Amino acid sequence: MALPPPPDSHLADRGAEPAPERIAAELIAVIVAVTEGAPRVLTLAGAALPSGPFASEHRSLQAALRAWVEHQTHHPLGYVEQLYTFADRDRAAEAGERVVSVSYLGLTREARAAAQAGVSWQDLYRYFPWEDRRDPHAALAPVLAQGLRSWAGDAPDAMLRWERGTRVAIAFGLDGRPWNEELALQRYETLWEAGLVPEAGGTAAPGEPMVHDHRRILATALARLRGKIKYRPVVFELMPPAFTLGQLQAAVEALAGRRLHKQNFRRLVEQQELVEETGGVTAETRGRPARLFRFRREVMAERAVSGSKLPLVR
Amino acid sequence: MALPPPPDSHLADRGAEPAPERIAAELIAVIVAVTEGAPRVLTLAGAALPSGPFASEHRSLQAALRAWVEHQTHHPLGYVEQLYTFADRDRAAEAGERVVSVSYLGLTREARAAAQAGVSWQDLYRYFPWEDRRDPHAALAPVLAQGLRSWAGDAPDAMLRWERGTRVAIAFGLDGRPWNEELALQRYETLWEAGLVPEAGGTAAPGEPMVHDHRRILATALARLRGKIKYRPVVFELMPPAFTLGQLQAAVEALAGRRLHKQNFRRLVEQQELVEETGGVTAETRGRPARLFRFRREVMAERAVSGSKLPLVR
DNA sequence: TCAAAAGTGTTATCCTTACACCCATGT
DNA sequence: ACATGGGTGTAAGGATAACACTTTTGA
Repeated sequence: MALPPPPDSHLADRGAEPAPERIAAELIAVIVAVTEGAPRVLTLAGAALPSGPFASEHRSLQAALRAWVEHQTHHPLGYVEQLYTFADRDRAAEAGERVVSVSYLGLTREARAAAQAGVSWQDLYRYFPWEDRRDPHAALAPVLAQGLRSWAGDAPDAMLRWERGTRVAIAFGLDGRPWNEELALQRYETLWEAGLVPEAGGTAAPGEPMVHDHRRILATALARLRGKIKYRPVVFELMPPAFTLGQLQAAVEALAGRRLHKQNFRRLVEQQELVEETGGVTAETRGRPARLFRFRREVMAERAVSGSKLPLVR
Repeated sequence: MALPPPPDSHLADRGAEPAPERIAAELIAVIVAVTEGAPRVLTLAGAALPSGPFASEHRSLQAALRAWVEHQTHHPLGYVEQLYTFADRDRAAEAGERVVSVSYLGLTREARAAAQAGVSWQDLYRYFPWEDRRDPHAALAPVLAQGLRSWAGDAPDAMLRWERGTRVAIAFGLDGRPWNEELALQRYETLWEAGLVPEAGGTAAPGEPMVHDHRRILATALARLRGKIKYRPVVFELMPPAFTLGQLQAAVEALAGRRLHKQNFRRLVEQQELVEETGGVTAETRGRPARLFRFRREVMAERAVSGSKLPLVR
């Protein structure tokens, strides 16, 4: 076992290259909550994601983000996960300035406490109406399907038409294919490429646009969260200390954008021993009062793997 | 559907903050190949991962990485995935200079063609001997288990002892728990915290160290790759155009660090229609000649989800 | 009394795991 | 002949998806 070589040995390949140029670093946060069955996201005036420069007095990127968000929202940030880092040239809007942007996903609960001016929670599906399939009567997809199909059909050659056609079918669950809620990012990117979203000059797609590529980052966060929720107990970061199984299911449904099968959802939660009874019951709204549960923090370590697939209805 | 506000509206919250300071951006690449059943990684003198400054003439981070690696290795980079971005203060070794490092995982095939001086392929398990469990007689874990258990037992209070104990048990598959190959990063981090790796001043853990935190980045890559291989057909990026099912299984085993069940592995590959016969057979080494297969590129689009769990032996 | 939500029991089906076995070739 | 790797059939077990039904409350 040899000792490591001197610290700068990894510079060996830099050869005749100039000294590294300096650029600006920025943090972009997607802060998600679920309030009364609605997925919510923290925005600036409803049109941008909170972002700020990375100041080097912070210990790490994540520490900087935590400090910044908790200052903004006066609420502790439960789960934090890095999403993606980009430095695309076409993002350099401000006078040719090159920026590296590091995006994060954070989960909290919506605080009623006063936030900074301009900071507001918004319904996430305001930006992606087609992603909410909880209401079977929504039937929003057909509208988009029209535009997408004509985009696929307008491709110059047969090969490209086939590629676009299958891509659209897979992403949007057409031609008898199942809807896959995890493909939120692919769907947004396809709509962009098809020129249907306002950011790309289109008008066909519904949904509020955002500044720069913020809606794309939001789609990345949604896709990531929908994937994660299946095999990691992250929903609990969004729940109050005590909750009913119905509320828990509603939260998962809000994020997944689809209905779940009640009994199977409950069995899943039970057999994985994710929750335990508090002993209390709800001050119910309608119907029979429900028992209250709390999350068993002990399982956090255990549930590193384990698959908690979504028991979808129908 | 409102038009987006002017591009700088997201700066609203910056208020009295100073102009963003400039920092250096760096790319770090983990380039993986599998050669004759051995997982390989591209290094500089066996002790560092290839890295270089991010020059802003590139279109994007990924474009910069691709160009740089292909120049180094004279081999196209098949699959590329961003791993993680960090800017930890304690990494700023060089004179207080703050650096943002963006790490990438790339998959290729090992080229015999001459690479740059100092660039060499190394067996990945040289850095993590405990991660290779293909040989059941290896029995390397017990050595580490000793050090880990005493670390857990040395904790000041009972609570911390319990936490460390379960953490060690889960990560290293002790106390009757199953080994989980995806926990490669947790294992390295635990060994670090326990002070068993040379980077943390220890001597108990085997395996070659690397400069800075490069071994940690390598562990991140290994964990990510082991997870991905189960539900995305990325192994094929590491295979030659034609291969036998035995070679394919050997490649997966090399990355997973464990043996797979032959029949079940084959059934899985077949029923997912991942491959098709080329018609040829191998110039075999020993035993019956095997049929050659090629990857069906068509499934790339389809296999966005689909679970191809590893059919583990025993 | 009825709507609405909570909560329970049971069955069919598929996927995973595992066992046991035969085939073709070089040494 | 036998060691070595290629290749196949089939049964047991567990998780998942789906069915139908009872209970408890407020309006």
